[in-house]
Amino acid sequence: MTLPASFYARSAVEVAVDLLGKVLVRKVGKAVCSGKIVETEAYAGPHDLACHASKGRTPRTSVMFGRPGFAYVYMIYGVYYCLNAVTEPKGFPAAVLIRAIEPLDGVDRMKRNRSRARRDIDIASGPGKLCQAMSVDLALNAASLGGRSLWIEDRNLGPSSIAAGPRIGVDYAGEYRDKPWRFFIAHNPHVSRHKFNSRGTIIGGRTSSGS
DNA sequence: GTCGTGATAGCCT
DNA sequence: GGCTATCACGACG
Repeated sequence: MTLPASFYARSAVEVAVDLLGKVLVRKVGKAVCSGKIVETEAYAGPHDLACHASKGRTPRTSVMFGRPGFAYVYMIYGVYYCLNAVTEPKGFPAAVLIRAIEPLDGVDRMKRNRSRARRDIDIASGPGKLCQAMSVDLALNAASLGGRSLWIEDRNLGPSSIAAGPRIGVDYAGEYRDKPWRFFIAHNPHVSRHKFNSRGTIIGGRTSSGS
């Protein structure tokens, strides 16, 4: 049910693709919120100039250098949080940014956490929105993705086709700027509403029985 | 619908 | 001191 650590002990690009369709679950007290992962980005390692770890190991990025299957949470623009899954074996810093989910359980609660969200597709269609909806903050940095308050389940949620495109907001990353390492479920309305959405190309599909 | 901009704080040079 | 893996809002039309 819950994805094992071995699932994450692979390249960030592989994990980013395979996380699409999986279910992110967050438990606060007795309340459970969940959603199908519909958009991810891979940050491939120290050579990837868009990856935070490319600037070396710092207190902030140290989680990425640790074991796979743990959460790397950081604050962005002084306002929002972003949730990542650490990938690759221990010692190789890489991660997958979880950018958007399609809400499944606890929709009312997530909507309350996102008072500005008028429609369901505004609840978690972006990395900052997702963390607001699911009450993810720095307290979850370095937490296991197979833990009691946060985990990712392998569920069969039907067939989908997968698209890839350039990552968002990494214009500074030189030759890595245009790497097509943003992945999303094609035509899913819960993908972040971004002008780059049109720049995706279908790279494959997945059946309901898994990858 | 699209476009431009301000908020805001921790990180790194 | 400059930058940032974002979001919401107001000004358009």
